[in-house]
Amino acid sequence: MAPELASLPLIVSIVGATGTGKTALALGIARRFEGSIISADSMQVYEGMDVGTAKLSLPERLGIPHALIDVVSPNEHFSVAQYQLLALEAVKAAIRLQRLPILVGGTGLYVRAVLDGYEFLPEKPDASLRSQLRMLSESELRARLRTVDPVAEREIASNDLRRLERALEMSVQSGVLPSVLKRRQHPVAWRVLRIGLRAERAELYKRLDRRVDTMISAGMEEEVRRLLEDGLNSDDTAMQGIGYKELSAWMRGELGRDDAIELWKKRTRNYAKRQETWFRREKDVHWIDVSDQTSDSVLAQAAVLVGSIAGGHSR
RNA sequence: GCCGAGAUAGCUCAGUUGGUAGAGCAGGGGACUGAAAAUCCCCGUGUCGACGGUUCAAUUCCGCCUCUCGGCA
Repeated sequence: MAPELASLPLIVSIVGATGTGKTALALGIARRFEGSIISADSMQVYEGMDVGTAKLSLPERLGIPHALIDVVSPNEHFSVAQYQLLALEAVKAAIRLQRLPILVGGTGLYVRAVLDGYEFLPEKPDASLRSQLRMLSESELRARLRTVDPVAEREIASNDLRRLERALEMSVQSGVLPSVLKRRQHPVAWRVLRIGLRAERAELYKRLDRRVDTMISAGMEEEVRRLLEDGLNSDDTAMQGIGYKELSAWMRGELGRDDAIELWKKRTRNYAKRQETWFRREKDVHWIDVSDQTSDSVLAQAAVLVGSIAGGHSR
């Protein structure tokens, strides 16, 4: 390793599907290497959503700084761009305190926004523009986008109205073409150690089913009920959380309790599969298979990786 | 025990007027730059319940058997 590279601060990134033990591993590494945890989870940012997002309790977090957890209330809007801003600050703060930044979470886009230095436009999303665009048919949206940015238009799959709308919004708001902006990245000034946790599919699905049952006994129903009482609507982003939308549908009488739980489990599995697809593509990931392994042995393996390049951080 | 109805993909079922079959769901693969736990794209061979018969050809028609679900006893 070149000396100038070795002198860059290290950041550890832990990725993997939900339920593979990322959180526990991050905590273990943080304890061992004086780390700070920066969550990369699109649902843990919401206050009051604890059980269903498998947040660590405050006593469990004791002694380890945690960032990007409980940063907005559930009825607020949140986005990758806001996430990136806050996460970058948190990473810098950790480095300033000479703590090892550990970026951990299952939201692939958030991880990539930080580690790959995505560039976002200064303009904020425009709700009224979006609702205007929503009136248009797909072919109208495509025709409009094609005139300004044919490259972007071609890259969007059929029926993907959300991406068509967003690309048009960008082209209206800014002089930068969406297809050009998409390729702009700022190199980050850190060495990145990427650790990925995975489990055999059947094993993972079994774990996830069990985890849902655990969440129910841990008070998920009361949590959802409280959020609804506090005025959370089904169109709030937070209500897209898996488990939350199914249980609130049950509470609204739209489906039976057992069906809601089954659906919650099913969507958890589907989500885990999408995460695997995303992270599988990530480069330079040191994968650890957690099937048939205790969290201690996973931690031991990961600690070897971190220790081998962390240098001054290990004790 | 008798009378119906059924037995086809992991599940629910459609279909073939006889030329070896297709949907939804499940599942698998992929994409992903301001909603991302979101959103979107692609992927369907299975002894057509068993055994016999008719036929050039049976999952389809006939017989018999097994099982399931109704109803009657």
